[in-house]
Amino acid sequence: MQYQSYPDTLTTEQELRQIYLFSCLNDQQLARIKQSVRQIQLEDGEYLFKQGQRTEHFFMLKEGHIKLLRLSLEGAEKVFEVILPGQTFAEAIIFLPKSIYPVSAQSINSSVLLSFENKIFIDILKESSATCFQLMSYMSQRLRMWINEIDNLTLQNATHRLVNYLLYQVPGEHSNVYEFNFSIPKHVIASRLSIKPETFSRILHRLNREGLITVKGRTVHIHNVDRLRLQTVNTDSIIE
Amino acid sequence: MQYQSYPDTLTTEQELRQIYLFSCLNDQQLARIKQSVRQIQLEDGEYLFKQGQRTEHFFMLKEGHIKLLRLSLEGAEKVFEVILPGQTFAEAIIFLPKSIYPVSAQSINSSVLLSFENKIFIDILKESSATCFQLMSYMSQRLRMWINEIDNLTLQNATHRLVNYLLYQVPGEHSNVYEFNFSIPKHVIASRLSIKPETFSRILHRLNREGLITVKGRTVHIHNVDRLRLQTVNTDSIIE
DNA sequence: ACTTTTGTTTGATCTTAATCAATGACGATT
DNA sequence: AATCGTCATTGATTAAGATCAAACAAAAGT
Repeated sequence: MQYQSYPDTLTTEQELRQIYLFSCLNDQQLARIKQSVRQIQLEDGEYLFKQGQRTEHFFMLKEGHIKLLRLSLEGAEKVFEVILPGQTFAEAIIFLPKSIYPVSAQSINSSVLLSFENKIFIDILKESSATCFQLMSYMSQRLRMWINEIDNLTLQNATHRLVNYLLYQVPGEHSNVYEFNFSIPKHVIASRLSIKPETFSRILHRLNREGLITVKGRTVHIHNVDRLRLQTVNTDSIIE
Repeated sequence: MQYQSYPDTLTTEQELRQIYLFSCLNDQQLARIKQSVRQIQLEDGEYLFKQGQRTEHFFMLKEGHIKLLRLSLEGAEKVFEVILPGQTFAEAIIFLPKSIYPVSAQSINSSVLLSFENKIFIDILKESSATCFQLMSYMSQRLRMWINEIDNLTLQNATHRLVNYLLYQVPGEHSNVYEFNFSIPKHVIASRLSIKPETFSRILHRLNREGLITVKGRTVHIHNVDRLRLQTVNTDSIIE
């Protein structure tokens, strides 16, 4: 893990301002954040933190990918989430005094992050009701996300989860063909979806055979987004 | 669903003060809450709200049990959580404007609840940084809870989940024998643990055969808590 | 270019828990 | 006490996905 002091340029301010959680801060508050910022470089496979460690920082990913995971006693790995560039993470679990990270964070490829001190951010939260509300609404969304996640795991089967994942990659406007690349290895996506790599591969194969998609390496070509959508359920917003 | 106006007695204030989220409010703020409180009576099986409905209230359960659930398209029911007396619920999802309940809430047995208006509580949150922090720390805990839930679903098997549930019923100090009653039907617990009733029954039977527990009706007798603990993993606080 | 490592696919087999079906137990109602 | 409905248990069978094993492909190191 390579720490770098953070260059004091105009771009700095702009970069911090773009972060959702900091968008309501005044100049003085932002200056305090800025002063505690450190930039971190991670190699492929390197850990940022491990489950059970004290939480003293939260992070914003600038480049690369971070997977949040847990290991079972038998050594099985479950990926809970894959962080993409632009996202902040580990900021929602800082409220229990002496709290610990509930998951480990490991770099996929090499990554660049900014790290922020919890203590300083909490002090600012005490002054900024607007920022409290931003954080609360963010936490709200995440609570909802986990509920959908459990829905997927318990009421949906492996194919549904995988199709859901594929559809999640498609921007809203497309309804016909769409092509994208997996930005991370397939076995990581598989673990994220709680599917074994072998099963993951077989499901893709079957969707191919059914004429819904074509997969070549990391490239996925969806022949008809709407038809693929028929394979799943919109898990949110069901009345009755 | 039977609405009742809320009696204006001294007990009222005390009852509201005991609610964790209201413990930091001043008299004037509590009075505003009090004015919007309604008491609700639910029959066995009656719904308090359904998934997809607009969230305008949150609740505190006084008596009975409430299950939070989702239905799959095929009609399968998944219980996400069982609310016990004293708990507040549906308060963490009110921050998205025009937000909707992510689950349905149905009464087990008959229940008595207090309902509070989101709008009024949000106004108070804007004034009370302390209450914001209470809510945020509450949401933090719940986020962690869902992560543990997914750990249980993906890294643990049905027996582990059931043993975890049994151990969760045991207050900390006991390490030898302990006896308790299931307060809700077994099939609800089964769904809560994502296990079919048949499998649930078979696992209890097996634990019995292994000399770990004795089950008679709703009564569970654990012969040796520590020995039962060996069957599982403490999912939280694992470093390395 | 060749070797090694890592990741992916394919086939055969196994395991866990679900499903299907029937019976039994219990509580509530009459 | 008899009946009904709900809930729980038990047995037989099935199915989804995991595991094991091997081949294959692609990337990385030498």
